[in-house]
Amino acid sequence: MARPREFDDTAVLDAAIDCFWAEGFAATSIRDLSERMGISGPSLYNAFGDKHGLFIQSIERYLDQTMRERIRRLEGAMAPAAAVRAFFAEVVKRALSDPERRGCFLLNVALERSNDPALGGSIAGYLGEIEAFFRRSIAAGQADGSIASHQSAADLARMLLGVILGLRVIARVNPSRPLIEGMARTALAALDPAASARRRAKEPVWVMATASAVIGGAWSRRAARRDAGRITSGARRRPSPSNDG
Amino acid sequence: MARPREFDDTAVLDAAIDCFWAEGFAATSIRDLSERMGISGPSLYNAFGDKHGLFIQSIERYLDQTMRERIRRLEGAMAPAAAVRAFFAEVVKRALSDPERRGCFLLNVALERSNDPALGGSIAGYLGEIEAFFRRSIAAGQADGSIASHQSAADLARMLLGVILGLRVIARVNPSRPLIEGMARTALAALDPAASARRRAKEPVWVMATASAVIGGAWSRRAARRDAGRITSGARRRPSPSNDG
DNA sequence: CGGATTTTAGATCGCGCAATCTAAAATTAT
DNA sequence: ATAATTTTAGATTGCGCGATCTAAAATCCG
Repeated sequence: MARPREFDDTAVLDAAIDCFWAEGFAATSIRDLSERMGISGPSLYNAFGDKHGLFIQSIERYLDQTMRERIRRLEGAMAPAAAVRAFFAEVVKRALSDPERRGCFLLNVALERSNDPALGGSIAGYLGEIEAFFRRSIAAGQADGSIASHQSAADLARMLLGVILGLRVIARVNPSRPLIEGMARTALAALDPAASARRRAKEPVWVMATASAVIGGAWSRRAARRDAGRITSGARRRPSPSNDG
Repeated sequence: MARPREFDDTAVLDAAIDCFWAEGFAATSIRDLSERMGISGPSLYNAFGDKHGLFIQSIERYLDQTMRERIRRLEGAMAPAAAVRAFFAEVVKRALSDPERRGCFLLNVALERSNDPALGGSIAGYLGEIEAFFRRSIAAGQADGSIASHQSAADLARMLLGVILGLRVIARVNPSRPLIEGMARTALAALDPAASARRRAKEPVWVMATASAVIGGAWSRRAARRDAGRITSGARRRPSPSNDG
């Protein structure tokens, strides 16, 4: 060793994550990174190789600090069904409190860099970690009766993975609470063990507290008739989309 | 009028869609567009204003030719429940036959350009058109009994919108047939009116033919025990994601 | 101290980009 | 014909980019 670093590696990595998260890989310039990270261009190259190397290391850090951290924390402390619902509740909360519309970093990376040879198939693996968490938890919940067994744990996990990702996509362009919460609530209803998916009162209180944001109220018969009326009258008109608020 | 155009506007627009679809807006250069469209740079600027104007017109054409066309075609010719299932079947088929991994153009645009002032909130509106198609169809299906009424048409539509989008995200990085079909099948199971979601034999034959790709086989009790075993043994180990093939 | 090694930062390089200039070619209207 | 108008394309412009060069500053080892 000779002259020591004047910056903390993980601190500047967090700054790089901020840049890549907000702007994407291509739209983030070395000058952007240099300014936000508080180090000069050559220091950046000396420490991380090049822009792409910095990007890869940013992704790795994000995964460990955010996605895997969440899975570890919830899976280690909660019953299986509660862990899955809490995971959804956290993602819904994040999606609805994102004024800068940055979305999910992993999702942004997945779409912008799906053909990045350095990422290869590893993005699929990262999403697979979420799916695997769902599958483990659902299988355990089915074993103890807290999750319905009408469908396989594998299929339920696949469906929940789809909803989680779709949820973050939509929240990026339309962060409407009824839309996002309705989406999550309806997907999670597939886990309900009771034949009637509408009564969930027998669950532990702390589940309600943690996941209450995504559970919401019961659907009424009045609403059913209103929805049906929308189409039976004025059949097949030009779509006038509802943006859910 | 004086000298006439030497090219067909819609034909070159289709070529532009190809470019933007494959590479995104930022990564597509005027030279790329000029070459693929078969016209020179100044002709492009003369006809479409600038790169961004061409992009906007490409999106409009894509929506009319692809997304809205599909909704019109299915909603006009099928029973409500069948239209929704056929919509999923078509999207699944597209997602699984995409060797270049281009994904869904609208979805790519939504994520890359979510803050584009010219697109404004209109992307939310485009996704809302899909949601509205789902909602209309589901409400009609609930009215005639072909779709379950346990959850509101609005919520079911929201959930299906999430799955459709999540499906295309995952297919982009992991186009695995079991994964994508399992995801779609499980989401669509929420529409099943019967208490037992596993028997669907009473549906019209043509529904099975159109949507068979996403329906698949019934889940077995053997698989249930296998899935449960995965977690009850070796509890809480480091995620070893399954990429579903 | 003094030689070796690493980090730092200003300046700079070549490149590809979106967009435009200039002017020739093709058409309609008179 | 000829004037007016639009489309066409080669050449070019200014800019921001990723990356590097040069050399000074800071530390460790003997």
